[in-house]
Amino acid sequence: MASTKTRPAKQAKPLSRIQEVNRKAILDAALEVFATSGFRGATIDEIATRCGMSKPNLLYYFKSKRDIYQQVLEQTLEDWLAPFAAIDPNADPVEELRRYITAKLLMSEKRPEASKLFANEILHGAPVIHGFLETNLRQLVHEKAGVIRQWVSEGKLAPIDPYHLIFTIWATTQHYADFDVQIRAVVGSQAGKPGFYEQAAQAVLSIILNGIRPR
Amino acid sequence: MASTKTRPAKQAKPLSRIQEVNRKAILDAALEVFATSGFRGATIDEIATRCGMSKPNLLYYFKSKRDIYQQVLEQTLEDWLAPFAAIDPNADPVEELRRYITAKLLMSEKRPEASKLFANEILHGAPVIHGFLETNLRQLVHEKAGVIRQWVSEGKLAPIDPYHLIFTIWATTQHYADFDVQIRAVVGSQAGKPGFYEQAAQAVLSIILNGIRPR
DNA sequence: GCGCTGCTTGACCATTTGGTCAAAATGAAC
DNA sequence: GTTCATTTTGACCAAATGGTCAAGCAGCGC
Repeated sequence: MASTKTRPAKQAKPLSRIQEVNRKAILDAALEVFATSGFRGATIDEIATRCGMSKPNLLYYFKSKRDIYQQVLEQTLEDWLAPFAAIDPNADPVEELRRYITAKLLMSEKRPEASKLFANEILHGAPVIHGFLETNLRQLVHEKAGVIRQWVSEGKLAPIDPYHLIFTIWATTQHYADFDVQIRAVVGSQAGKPGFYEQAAQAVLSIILNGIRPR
Repeated sequence: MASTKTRPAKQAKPLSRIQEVNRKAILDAALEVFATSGFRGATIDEIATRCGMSKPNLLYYFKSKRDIYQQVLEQTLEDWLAPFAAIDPNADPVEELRRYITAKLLMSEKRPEASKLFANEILHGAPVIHGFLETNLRQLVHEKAGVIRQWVSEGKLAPIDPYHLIFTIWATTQHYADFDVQIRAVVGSQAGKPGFYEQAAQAVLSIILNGIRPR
């Protein structure tokens, strides 16, 4: 994970109470704004308004717009990848993937901003987290691909390329957050109703799990 | 499809040869720029430079940045949905969906800008094509969902919610265009190699088709 | 060449917006 | 209440950028 604590060449003071509160308020507001407007579309003013502060005050806590953006990304990244990192090689493959897909769909429902934030970042070439993708994420995916490959070789899954399976899961689950506007436009009011995500989960699980069950 | 021809209250002149050439050059350049930078991130200057024109000249052909954007979207939309619209109710379901998925993956490989353009538009709330989504696209999806539902009721596909199947196909195939940077970062140099998309197609087809085959 | 229409652009304007700064307000320690 | 560090902000700056306009240029019919 990118280092939030070890700031180079700057003894980080203990972070006063008010600093902690304000920084968090800013980052929360920034997540919303960056997710809906993208980096270029977002303005410091809007983030400031959103958390009841003045623009110069934001820049008292963060040295630039980019700095805010980067910290929001880094802060969210860990949560976002947690369920993926938690995939357990020793669990039952189909059940474990069911758990993972369900968890991701739940995150798409509950925290679509996080998904949109990353989607936007990557869509525009991942200028900020490119390094992370090439190192940490790459390593993590490599590891989990090994787990899946192992499952396949043990006959617990149908023969499938592990990387593309992972991409397929990411794509389908995040789609419900990133493209929610389109989904809502297409299916209408049902998209907001309580059972909609359960229905989505059922369908996605049905397709993917039956698609990779050993046969 | 949004009307490009029937401009209200303005007799469209025949469009001189040079106009036709220049408009096309602008729209081509604009597609690239909007796809990589998004609407807010794109600048008229960059589009102008990209097609060797001056900024005021662009605004001679299009009345505003927004106008260019809208026309690029509308122009690309038709091509983008063509393979979906072409889904044939009378063909063999599995083969027809194989064809459709393959076609979409090919488009993601050959014209990722188009995919990114839409992804960006929708991610930001579809301000321009929202109306289209709610009418034309909705109608089209409704129609094709009927086809799939029919296939299911005939026992030619496993019981599956047609809407979520469509979303799953869209998500997985477009993912390879929209998130290509991430994919490249994760799998490394292989992503560029010739066989990569064939490999992706094989995996995606394997998962989805086996996931919906009648059982 | 003349004149006309359509194409092109340098110079310019107004707005937005990231970022600075000095001064004011606040709060904590004593 | 005095003092000092921390926090807050109004006013301001500079750069970027969408858009305008009047003047120039090019092609073409005559």
